[in-house]
Amino acid sequence: MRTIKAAVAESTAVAQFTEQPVSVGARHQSLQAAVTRSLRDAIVTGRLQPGERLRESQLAQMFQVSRNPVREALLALQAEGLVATSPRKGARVRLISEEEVAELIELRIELERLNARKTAQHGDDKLRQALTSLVDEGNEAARGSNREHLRELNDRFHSLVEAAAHNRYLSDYVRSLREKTLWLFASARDDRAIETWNEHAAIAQAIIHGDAELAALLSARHVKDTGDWVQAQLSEAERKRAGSHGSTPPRREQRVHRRTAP
Amino acid sequence: MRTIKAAVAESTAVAQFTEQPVSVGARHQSLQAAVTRSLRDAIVTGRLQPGERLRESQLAQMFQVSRNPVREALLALQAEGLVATSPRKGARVRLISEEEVAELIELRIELERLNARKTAQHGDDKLRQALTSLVDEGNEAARGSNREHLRELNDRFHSLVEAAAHNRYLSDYVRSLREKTLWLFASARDDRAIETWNEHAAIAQAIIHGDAELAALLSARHVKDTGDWVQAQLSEAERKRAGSHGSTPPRREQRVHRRTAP
DNA sequence: ATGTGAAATATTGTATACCAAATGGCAGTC
DNA sequence: GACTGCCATTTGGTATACAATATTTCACAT
Repeated sequence: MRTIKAAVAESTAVAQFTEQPVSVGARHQSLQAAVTRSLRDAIVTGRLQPGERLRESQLAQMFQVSRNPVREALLALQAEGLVATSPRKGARVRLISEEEVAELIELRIELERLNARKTAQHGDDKLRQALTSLVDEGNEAARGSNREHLRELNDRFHSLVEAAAHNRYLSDYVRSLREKTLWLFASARDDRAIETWNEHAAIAQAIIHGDAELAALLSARHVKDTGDWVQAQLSEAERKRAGSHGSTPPRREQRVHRRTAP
Repeated sequence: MRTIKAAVAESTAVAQFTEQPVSVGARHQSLQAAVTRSLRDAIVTGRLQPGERLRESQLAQMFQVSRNPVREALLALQAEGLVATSPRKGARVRLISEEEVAELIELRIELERLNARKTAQHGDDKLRQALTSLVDEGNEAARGSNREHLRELNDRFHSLVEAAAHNRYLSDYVRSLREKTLWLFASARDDRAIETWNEHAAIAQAIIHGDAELAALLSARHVKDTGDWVQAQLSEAERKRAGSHGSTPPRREQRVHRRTAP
């Protein structure tokens, strides 16, 4: 594995020739930021399992940095809700209960509804044009069942729509919730790429036509369907885990310290 | 000023006698947390002005701790959106534009609307009872024009309603946005305590009666009115600042480094 | 075998010292 | 006044140390 430091150095060097003239300090990506990104990626893609312990010195060694950037990265991820820490016990990848997943999706439905409505209302020609070409490209990819490409287009659709609501708080929250939904899929998120695309295309059409209420309705329904699917997957995984006794490794190395209990 | 360390030690000692039997490590409040709280308080109450620079070593000396906890506190506050940092330039108290205030309030309207609706739908007897006694106490305080007490009751009202929606993401976001709105008031937030109380009491009544739509409507309107008032205050402050040339100290010591500009 | 408790070990939270890179001013020069 | 070179400050990061806790081990009793 290439070290974080090498990656930072390289990105800095590349930036030197591609970016606008900004101060060189601003170009430099801090190790903390690099570690944060690396860890976040490992968590949302499932390489780090929920409940897994995150030891500072172990991570420091893994990334070839000192403990400070790691501590700071863990703090940042805690603020994002991806890791949970308890005092003197350290950090773990956050464990989300099914109940919490339901709450997450419930709110995401409402925020995507708002976001779609606002986007359709505020939409300008530039957005409509971008969406139109995105839809064309996506339909093409859908005909070819090009899932990889579709996944990328799905992401681009979300980025476009999020930014177009012209409300940075709403955008931030929607993105944050969406990321957490993706996290729940972990690896298996290509499966629904085509269905997802079709729903996205319908929403895009509604936005292009300025039909705010339809865009809102379709968005909410889209998230609801996605959410139902995610919850079904989770339940199934849970059932499987419960079914095969013994062979399953413990998902979280949770051991209650006897002395602390009353 | 009492040191942070003394405060931490005391809170730990007090907790020893008031809390449930948990491990002693969990009782210990980290210096990082203490510094974070202290800084957050200084920012939202306006003791630290927007745009003000936050030097690590200066803060470390002020709180009598090393730079590490301070760095981590600044990072945490950055995640909360209270401070802004640029690489190699350090942290400043975040400066919120009027445009951003409008976006903040716009989203807060929608989330408070959602929250009130959900709370009215999910409300159980315990909540109704708590709200009823809160309303009685508040009306009493309002008759006596006890602003100090009313402010506390207003805060309690929000806490009650936020928690009752049974959606931790919604609760978190609503609380976060509300805190930022309070921040904009800074010191002068007792002024509207009585009007605020009356609006809260009406919302409480709607929740008690299970009238979700009325609760939602009143909540949205309440935030809208509060927001209009905040924005008016800000505009006025802006006008005043613009009017009195020379005498006003620079609100942000922002100096563009000539060499970085094209 | 199984549980218990004390000792051994590991980890976190914090401090300190130190360094390189970058920024922010300032004095001198054109 | 605008540029230039220089220097003090500040940040981001490393390394090391250490006390307070947590976790694991392991001998021992049941």
